[in-house]
Amino acid sequence: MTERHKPSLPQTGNDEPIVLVVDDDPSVRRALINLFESVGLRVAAFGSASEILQSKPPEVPSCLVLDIRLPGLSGLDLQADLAKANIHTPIIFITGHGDIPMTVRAMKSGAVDFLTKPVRDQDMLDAVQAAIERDRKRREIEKTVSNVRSRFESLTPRERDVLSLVASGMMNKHVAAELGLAEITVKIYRGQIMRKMGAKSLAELVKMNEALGTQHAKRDEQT
Amino acid sequence: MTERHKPSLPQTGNDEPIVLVVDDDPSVRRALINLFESVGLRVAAFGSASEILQSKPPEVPSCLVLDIRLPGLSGLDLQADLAKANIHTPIIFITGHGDIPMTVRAMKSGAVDFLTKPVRDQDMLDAVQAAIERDRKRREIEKTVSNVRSRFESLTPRERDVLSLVASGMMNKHVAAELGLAEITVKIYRGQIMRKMGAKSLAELVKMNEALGTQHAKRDEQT
DNA sequence: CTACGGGACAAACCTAGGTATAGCTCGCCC
DNA sequence: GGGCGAGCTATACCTAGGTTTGTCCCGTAG
Repeated sequence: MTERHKPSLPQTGNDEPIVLVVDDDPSVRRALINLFESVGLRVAAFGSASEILQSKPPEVPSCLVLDIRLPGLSGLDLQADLAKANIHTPIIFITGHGDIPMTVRAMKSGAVDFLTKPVRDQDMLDAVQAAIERDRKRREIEKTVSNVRSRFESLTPRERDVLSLVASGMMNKHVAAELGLAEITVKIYRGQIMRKMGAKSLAELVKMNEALGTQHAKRDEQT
Repeated sequence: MTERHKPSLPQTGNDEPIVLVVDDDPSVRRALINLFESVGLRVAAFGSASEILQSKPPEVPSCLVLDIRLPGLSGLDLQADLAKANIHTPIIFITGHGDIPMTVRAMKSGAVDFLTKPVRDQDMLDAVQAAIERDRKRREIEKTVSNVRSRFESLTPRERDVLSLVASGMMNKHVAAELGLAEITVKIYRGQIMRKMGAKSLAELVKMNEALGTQHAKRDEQT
């Protein structure tokens, strides 16, 4: 299970997870790279927050291992910037001299873990595994939702009106009354909506519409 | 807005939020009680984990303010016990001598905040407000879901079979084929399901069924 | 034994959903 | 100015959904 099947060079085009390490201390970077590679994980290392912000976010399940204290932007600042940029790669912090308020802030902002130096290898590997798993799930959800969203965007304004009323359970005649239309018009829009959204039944359509609305409140459980 | 409209004795039967304080130091308890009462919050105070475990959980929005170090069960132990007992009252920890691993563990387990002594009054009040708000939302969701669940439990086994297939978008004739029934039988069960569940449309039924299935993965966002 | 609830089905009947074909106006882009 | 897409509607027709009434079998609780 922990066997290396290939030389595992970080080539593009596969979907092996990758760990992104940000630490200004080259010896720490080296140690983390060795640790992760020893269990067959791909790694990319950076010396500062700005370096990683310039690189494009990977499109495979990944996580960040961040030192709190970094030259320029701190780890916490980087976390905030990534959140603002709508990048949700899970973050594991490491610190030599952190305090509790810092920890709380990081965890409240969604960090997966906050480890103190000296970090035990197993703790780090456990945290990374949990983080990558979290990212995998997030990407899965994100993929299906963005699919639905792009279909939704192909709807005309009027079709969207009809969709929201139909998905709320109103009958065609009531939708028609609500929108000042003839019932037949609603039926036709409804058929177009089903086709454009790729829904094979009303139940599917309702679920898709829910997924669009639920976009705001989401987060996964811990442990 | 912060005005006291009544003498505010903790009578049962209203739905004013309440803060539950657990600290073994009477002077700290006193200070916290004063603080919370000064902004019109109801408070109940306890000296140990076992004391609060014996009292019945309040049925109004509430939160716990826990010292990490307690006689007997520690704050973290209490948190774990409450989780096991399926009691999800949000928790705010306070500590004089906490460390980072402790903080991480508490936050991972869902704590709202983790404050270090000396605690600034405003920080405590902010945390309590956030915690109570979280509990209020959780209770709201819990209320509607348990409503749906109790309706679901009034369904016969066969009706549940039909429900899950109907809610997945299958047509009556396909449901019938799947279950080895006549289409008319499915129609009749379907009508009974709609009545028992109190759904006025298929869309509502689908949403109810989703709510039942989503029971496991839930958590709300932070900040 | 009887009453009762769950499960299953049928005929008859009605309503809601959905498609095809066709036709209309309006604003916009080239 | 002609083509185009969005928006809107009508007629006709078909399928799916849903109720009512009535019937039957079975197991079990009283």
